[in-house]
Amino acid sequence: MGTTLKDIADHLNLSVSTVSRGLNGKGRMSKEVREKIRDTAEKLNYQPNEIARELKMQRSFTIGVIIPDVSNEFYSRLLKSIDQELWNIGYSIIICDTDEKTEREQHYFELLKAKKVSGMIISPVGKSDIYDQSSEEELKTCVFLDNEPGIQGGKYAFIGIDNCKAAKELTEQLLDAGHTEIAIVVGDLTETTCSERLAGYREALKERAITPKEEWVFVGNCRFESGYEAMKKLAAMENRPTAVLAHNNVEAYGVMVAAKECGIRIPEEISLVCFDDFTRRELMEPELTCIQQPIEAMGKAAVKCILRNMVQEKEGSSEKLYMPYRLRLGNSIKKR
Amino acid sequence: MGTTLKDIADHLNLSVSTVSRGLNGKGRMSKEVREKIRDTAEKLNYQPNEIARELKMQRSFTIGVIIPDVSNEFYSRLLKSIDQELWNIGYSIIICDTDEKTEREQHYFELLKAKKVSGMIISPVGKSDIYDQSSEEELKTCVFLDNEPGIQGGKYAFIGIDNCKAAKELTEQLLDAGHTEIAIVVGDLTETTCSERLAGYREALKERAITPKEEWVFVGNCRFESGYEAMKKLAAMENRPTAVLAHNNVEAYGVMVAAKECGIRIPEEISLVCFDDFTRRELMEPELTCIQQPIEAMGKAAVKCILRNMVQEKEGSSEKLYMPYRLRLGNSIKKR
DNA sequence: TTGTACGCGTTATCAC
DNA sequence: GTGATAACGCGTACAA
Repeated sequence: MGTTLKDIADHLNLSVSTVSRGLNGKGRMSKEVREKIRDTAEKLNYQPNEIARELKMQRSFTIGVIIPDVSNEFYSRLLKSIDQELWNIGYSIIICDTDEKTEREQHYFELLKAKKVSGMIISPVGKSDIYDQSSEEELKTCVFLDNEPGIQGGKYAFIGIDNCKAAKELTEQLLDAGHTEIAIVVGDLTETTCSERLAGYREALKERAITPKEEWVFVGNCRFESGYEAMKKLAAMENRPTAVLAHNNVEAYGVMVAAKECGIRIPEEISLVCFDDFTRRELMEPELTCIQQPIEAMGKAAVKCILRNMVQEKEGSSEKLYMPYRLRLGNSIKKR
Repeated sequence: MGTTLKDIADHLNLSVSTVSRGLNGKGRMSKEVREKIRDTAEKLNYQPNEIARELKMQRSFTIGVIIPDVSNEFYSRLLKSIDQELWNIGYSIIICDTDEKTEREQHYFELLKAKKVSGMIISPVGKSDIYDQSSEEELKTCVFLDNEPGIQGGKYAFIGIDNCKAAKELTEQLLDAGHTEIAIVVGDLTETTCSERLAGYREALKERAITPKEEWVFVGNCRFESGYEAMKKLAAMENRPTAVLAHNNVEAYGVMVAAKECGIRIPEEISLVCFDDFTRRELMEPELTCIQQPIEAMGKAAVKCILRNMVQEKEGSSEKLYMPYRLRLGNSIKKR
């Protein structure tokens, strides 16, 4: 394999410990010897074995990130901001893409624990019992993002937005424009993001004394197909709603593609709003009205939270942080 | 910290090695004892220390991925496909985002070596001498993706497309539509993707006896700003070209935004083509004509290549794999 | 079938 | 200043 401390030591007739100290700049020693150690280390192309160091030091300078789908811009931007923040303090990232599968999430959670990561940032895929038997000790350096995990007692850190309120505002945009027949496309309701957004939608309608038709509530997953299929079904209905609220940008995309295929124009024939801003939104036709989450700030806050809880000896702050979001107006709502 | 083998051993009055074998299913031993070991491991919530195991076994079941920008869809989709492939064989990923900086690339390369990853998939940011003093041994389990590294001798594995040929075809689309005044926006020419795409552009023009104006060749970086600024400059010119070729989707996006701000319509007033397909392309106005790289296949091929070279005792196959791409037609070219 | 002994590469605590 | 020595947690050849 590679060069080890022992190789250098043998080369110079020194002990391993001296070489170690020489390289790490610890203890006192003559400039000469230190130079000589550094030189031969260089010459022999020595690479410190990080694994041995981690074992000895009992920490890994690594953060695990568990997300449902890196190819979704929301998560890739989250990952980017986490990475930028961690780069500054010399930590690296093990990335785990669950592909929206609970089994994979569980597997990764165990794996990361086994790898002794310093902390985890987790965007759970649904309410599972994965984290339920975890000790407070283990949960201390975990932050949950976007979607809340199913944990009894609620002793965990969380960062996200007030989905219910946001969904309500989004719905009100449609109501204010004169829409009363509004469909909604959400993902699995075991996810708090989904159930809360649905709740916000219901609340907004209720306040205006509108009872939503249940066949206009489409519960699927958070993927393209959900939006696509929902719109296909809507297109086939006799009395179609005049607007749709999509749970995220991917589902909105599905709605748009299906609408295009069916020759239904947005917003002329059906209005569309959604969660999550995305790149090139302003170049799309139409430009979608959406809820923009503070992705970069969420990533940075997650890192900060973990670092805080890492150094803190006692129990971690199991705070829930609901960040401010923005309503971005486009031209995807037709006035009625 | 956590429970160790020793804790279980003490609990059962067994030796550490017996417990180890019991848990790993090695050697012969009575069902009873094995059961008992498993049970107490469960009871004590034992998590094997992966770091110790890695040190002992001298391998990490981890692949390092170094890319310039995860938030760019091209790379996040690449990452996703790599992840899917590695999941199947139980490997995990350390993700390193260089943010298009050579220093960071170098740092990560050293770090991953120190972490004794089983292999690396690297998309270099430019021609640097980072990899030049690496041994063949080290390079054996590395695959370079998209952009070629600056390595003397060329003994390394590479996966990408024939950028020169692709750029030529893309340019020819414009030429065939009657355009003769064509600008190009590329990134740093030390990157082979950039220099090759520029070469392809030049070649296509030369074949039709057209000499491109040098002020129409914009060399920047691969970011949004490059495209944006280039288009702003073009807008200010008296005799503006009738078409633009953008090096990638991000720069094309910059061009579009700038054009929109300047009230220049695409494709009516200026045509636009680019490299890299992206999500929602068909919903954009206009739909861009572009070169679509086989991203998923590239990711899978990279993993396959590393695995092959890992098991191979002798020197790795330093093959260069140029994969097929597709020209996707949109409506961003105006016939003249 | 089980235990002993050793080593993986590193750092830290002692002596000297 | 430097060098033994002992860990960190695990796997395995060898002995019992």
